[in-house]
Amino acid sequence: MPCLAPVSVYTPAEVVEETGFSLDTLRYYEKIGLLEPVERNAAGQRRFSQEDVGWLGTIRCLRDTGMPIAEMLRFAELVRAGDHTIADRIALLEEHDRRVEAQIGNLIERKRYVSDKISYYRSVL
Amino acid sequence: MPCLAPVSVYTPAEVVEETGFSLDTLRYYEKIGLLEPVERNAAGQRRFSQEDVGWLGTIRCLRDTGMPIAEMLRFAELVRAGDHTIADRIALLEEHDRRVEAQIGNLIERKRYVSDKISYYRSVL
DNA sequence: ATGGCACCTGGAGTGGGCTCCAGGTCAACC
DNA sequence: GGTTGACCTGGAGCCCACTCCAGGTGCCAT
Repeated sequence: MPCLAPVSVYTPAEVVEETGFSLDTLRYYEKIGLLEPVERNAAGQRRFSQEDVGWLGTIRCLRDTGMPIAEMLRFAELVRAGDHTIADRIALLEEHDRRVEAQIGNLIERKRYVSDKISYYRSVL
Repeated sequence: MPCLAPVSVYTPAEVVEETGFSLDTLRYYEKIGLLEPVERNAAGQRRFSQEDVGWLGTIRCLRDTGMPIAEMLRFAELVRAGDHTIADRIALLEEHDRRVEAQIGNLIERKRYVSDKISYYRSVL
């Protein structure tokens, strides 16, 4: 009976490369519980699973859209708590989604002001 | 000979109202030189000019589009230095404009991910 | 004249999110 | 067997942008 295909595993350096988070940030995320305790090799060094890397992708996305860490923690807890929290997760993400929407709108509006200012300055030159 | 129409002047509370900055923030901005020293009445209380309020509008816009204070300070210095800095101001604002553009693009892309996640969760329910 | 309120100052404190450091372990290559 | 180099830990430090505080002044209404 063939054993299972080896689960792909990432060294810290690889995860830094893939996710764009610094090694210190990865350790920090683990420390605060945003990342579940990461597997270790015999020497105690981290070996991230595919799942870890996927979750970090989600984190990256939520971070980049401005979700505070406290809220990502809440989301992480919901994910860990199992399937019965899916409605809550939807609610959380929907609210975030609305905020992102508003943020985009705001940014577009403000950007127009900046562009107008540039045009004005150009007309003065 | 009629005197000039009274220049409109704003109390701190009015400026807080108009700009959405807190009083502490206004004082802080003055302290660090983002705002030029504000006029005072006999009792030493601030009386903001129309110009101050206008400038605060610009600050608001740059802040809300994510410009760091250090860069706003640079912009403020250019404005104060006079008309020969207009090309520099354009350069500064153009770079900021590009960053805002990128930020909007990024946000839109990330938002799609969030929306997809929501849809996925909904399909699971 | 007394209370309340809006404001003043200098300086300390806060919160978020990392980032850096000293001192140490292991594995691998020369 | 010695030196890199990637990684480890706990804890301190940093940066940004405010925000709060104590103690005080001046004006206005009751």
